[in-house]
Amino acid sequence: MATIRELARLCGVSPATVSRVFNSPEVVNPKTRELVLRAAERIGYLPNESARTLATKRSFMVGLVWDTDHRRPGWRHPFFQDILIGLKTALSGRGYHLLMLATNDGGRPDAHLRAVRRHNLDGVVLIDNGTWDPPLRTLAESGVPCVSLDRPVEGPRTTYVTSDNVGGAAAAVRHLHERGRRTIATIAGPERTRPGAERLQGYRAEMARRGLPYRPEHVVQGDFYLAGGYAAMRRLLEAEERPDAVFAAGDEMAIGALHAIAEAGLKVPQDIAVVGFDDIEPAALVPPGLTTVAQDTAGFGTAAAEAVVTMIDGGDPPPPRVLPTTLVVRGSTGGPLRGER
Amino acid sequence: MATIRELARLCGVSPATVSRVFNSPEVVNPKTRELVLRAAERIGYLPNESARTLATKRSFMVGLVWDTDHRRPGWRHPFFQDILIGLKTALSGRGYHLLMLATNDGGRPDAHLRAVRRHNLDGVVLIDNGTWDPPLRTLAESGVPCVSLDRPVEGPRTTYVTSDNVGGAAAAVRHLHERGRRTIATIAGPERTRPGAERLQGYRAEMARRGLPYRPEHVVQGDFYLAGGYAAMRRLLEAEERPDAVFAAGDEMAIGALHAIAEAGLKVPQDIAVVGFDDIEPAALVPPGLTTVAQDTAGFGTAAAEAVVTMIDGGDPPPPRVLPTTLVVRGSTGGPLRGER
DNA sequence: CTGAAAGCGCTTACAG
DNA sequence: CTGAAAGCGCTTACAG
Repeated sequence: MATIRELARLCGVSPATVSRVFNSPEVVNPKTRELVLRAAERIGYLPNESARTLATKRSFMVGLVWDTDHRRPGWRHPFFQDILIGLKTALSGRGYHLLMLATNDGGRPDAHLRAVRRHNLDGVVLIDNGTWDPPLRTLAESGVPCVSLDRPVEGPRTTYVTSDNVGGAAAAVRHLHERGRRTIATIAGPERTRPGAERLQGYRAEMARRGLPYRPEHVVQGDFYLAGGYAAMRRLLEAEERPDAVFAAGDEMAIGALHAIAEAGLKVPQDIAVVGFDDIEPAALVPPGLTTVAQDTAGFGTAAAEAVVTMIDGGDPPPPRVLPTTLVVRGSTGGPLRGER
Repeated sequence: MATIRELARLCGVSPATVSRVFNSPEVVNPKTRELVLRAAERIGYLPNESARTLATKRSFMVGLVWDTDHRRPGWRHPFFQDILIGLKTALSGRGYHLLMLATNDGGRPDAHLRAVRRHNLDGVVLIDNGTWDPPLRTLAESGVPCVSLDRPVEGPRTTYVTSDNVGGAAAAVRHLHERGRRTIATIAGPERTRPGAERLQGYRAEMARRGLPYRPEHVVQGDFYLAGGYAAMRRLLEAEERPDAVFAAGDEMAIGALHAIAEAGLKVPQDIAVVGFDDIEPAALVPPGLTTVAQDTAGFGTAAAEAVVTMIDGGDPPPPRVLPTTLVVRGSTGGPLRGER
């Protein structure tokens, strides 16, 4: 591994000049610059990032805090993989790498912050893990640039990106209503989760807007999982007035509902139309195809990268970013009409 | 941010001693050690990893090469997320962080290796992306500890971990045969992919072992995706002798087959039993539940971490690790019998 | 068991 | 436009 000193000697210049060739090329004589660049290529010179970080206090690395601890080993964000692709791509386009933070610093309340400091991380992206424990809070309040996904954060240099849950839920209700459904029930997510609360809010708002009556017996709580959706649907089927449509605040719950409906000998969409939320992979694979509200998964990563880099570059925290959702119409509401997606 | 020098002065010892407290504690006087540790905690001293890496040439970081380039933005390993969890957990248990490598170093053939050198990465994990391009080859041949997932590698300090595809496919055939099926077709994956070839091999071996005739018309090529499975199943349904069972080398293909079967007015499992491979999320969600061969997803990550750390520690490359698979019986083959999983 | 010293490979005012 | 020098914060033979 050649060093800057060897490269400098080879070119008959000082290490300082070589350094400038890589860091502020515009300041060095074009001829010298070319000379150095060519020699660097020839001997395979590569700047040592540790030395650079030590000297500059910048690592060009962004930390990713994605909590999968012992208590919740199976926890998964519905489209973690897409977010990660978007994040990685956008970040590397801006010259940053992504460091996955291990979260086992003895369970200390400042675990994440310690990792950030040790490695001189320039910023951090947090993927919502449903809780908001001290390590996250400590990090957010530390002044390290910090962008959170799917949940608000408070701190001097923080912001977040989320989906338009309210609008997405409203679009689901609108779609059902436009397809002629009049008794639209909902299987809600847990109210303490932000998406759960917001999607319920969107449902209620749109129902009201369209003059559809709000019936408490048509609002059932689920847990975002299959079994919860199934159980909730069974309760809906026992309601005094059977709904002719259901908006489930998550695809797994929607698929659970599909099972309950089939079990009751009813047909989707003829007897009951169903709309989910998230557009997870199974949505397209489950018969008759689940109409659902898709989030802009890659956009999450890109938006997060943009926001964190803005703050790293000294900019003010950008306002929270709310990404638009898209209704994907499939068989569970009768399939796309001409011209529809 | 306190430095080792300040901490040393505070304790009335030399920086060398403080360094030893953190790096070879057994060599320093217990009293001094305690003193330093306590003071470190009090002033919040954190060793600077860049400085440490610069001095030692070890970063305690492992690179993750997971290619999602422009040509294949949507490419996904079936259980990327599980692998990542296992990898991260196992690695951080051993004191390593995971650096996601950006792969845009101008498309150079040594792109990955350059990143490894710049960052002094101690080792690398490669997730198979279906191709084996120069950047991967260059890396594997460089002498950097390197473990690959789901595909063999050649290089001085390399090894790989994979699933028992042959055994898993054989188990699928055995299961179908034991459930009374006699005409067992297969929807194979592309032969050029390793899992594709191995699963086909397992199918043929087990068919032969059980004295079941090999019929070319019952071996149809798929592409691991839904549409391919659907098309393949349609061809199987037109075969002279209609199969009473199908082993699909991937779950998406199996689900595609389910659709084709339903469309033909046939019942699963009554008319045709179906087994898939991978146990992706939809397998459990698609009616009537897809029997499938599950891989040890978390084990992948753990095994990879073990292997790479072994090599980092100077050990010889461990032999390739072949992880056992598990048959998960669901409705598409009649569901579990008593005592079965 | 401990310290002084040199070194890891870069960057960046400062001076010219 | 360029160089000499100091400094970033650690580690590690070497000597005691």
